[in-house]
Amino acid sequence: MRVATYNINNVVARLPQLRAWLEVTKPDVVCLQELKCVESNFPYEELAALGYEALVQGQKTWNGVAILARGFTPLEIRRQLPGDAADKQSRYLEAAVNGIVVACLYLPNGNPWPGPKFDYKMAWFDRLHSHASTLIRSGHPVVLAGDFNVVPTDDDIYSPASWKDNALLQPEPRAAFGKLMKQGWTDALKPKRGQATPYTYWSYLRNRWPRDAGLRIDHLLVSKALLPRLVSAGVDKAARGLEGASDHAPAWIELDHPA
DNA sequence: ATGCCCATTGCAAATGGA
Repeated sequence: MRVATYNINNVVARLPQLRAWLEVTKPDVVCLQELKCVESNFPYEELAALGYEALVQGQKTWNGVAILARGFTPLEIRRQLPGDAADKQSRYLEAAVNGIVVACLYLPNGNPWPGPKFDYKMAWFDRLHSHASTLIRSGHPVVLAGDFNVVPTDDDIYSPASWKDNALLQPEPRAAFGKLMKQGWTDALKPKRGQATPYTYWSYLRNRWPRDAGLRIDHLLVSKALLPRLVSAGVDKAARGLEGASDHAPAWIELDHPA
């Protein structure tokens, strides 16, 4: 079973690229971020034609997340990250799919740093930490998948110096990511010793895709209960090279059947 | 210090994301 995460950066404008990727790689579960559309504009029918059922938490113009499943119906668990009823941004969606808890998240970018948007990012991170703790302690097989908007270490970016004042590299979000990892999650895409970093995002600016000037900010965090089933992980770089592509590439994990 | 890209808004060039 393949679980993927893809910041599609406007699901309506980029439906052709999404469709092309789904047809080639055929993931079983897909977490989408940055839909940038309300639920009534979501392309349910076009994705159903490819065999996918969708659970959608939309929002006009910004944010928006969805969970797609092929051959399974995603069973809704929650549509908001707990901890702040006043937060109306669509950045979290959680569902059970084929016995796995799938959490699709779009952590706030936090730029410009410092400022109120950065403060919102850190507050959101706190809420994620609390809820993720509940999830991992439940003992259920869980994957936290999405755009975390955090470059975990200097090895996860082509040039840390070029982004030193960016919210994605600040010590605070890096520490928050590290604190989250200490709950016992496994960063499935973290490169092993000597392996190249699998970037997942290349800004549209400054010719960064052709130069492979990338960042690793989309993550799949696997719970202890799910870890024995983790077979492999990777990034579908080809999707980033398509005409009119999102600035992110899809990342995925392959899971074995339960023992 | 700024623009570089991209889609949207609203129908031109400004806005704002990241």
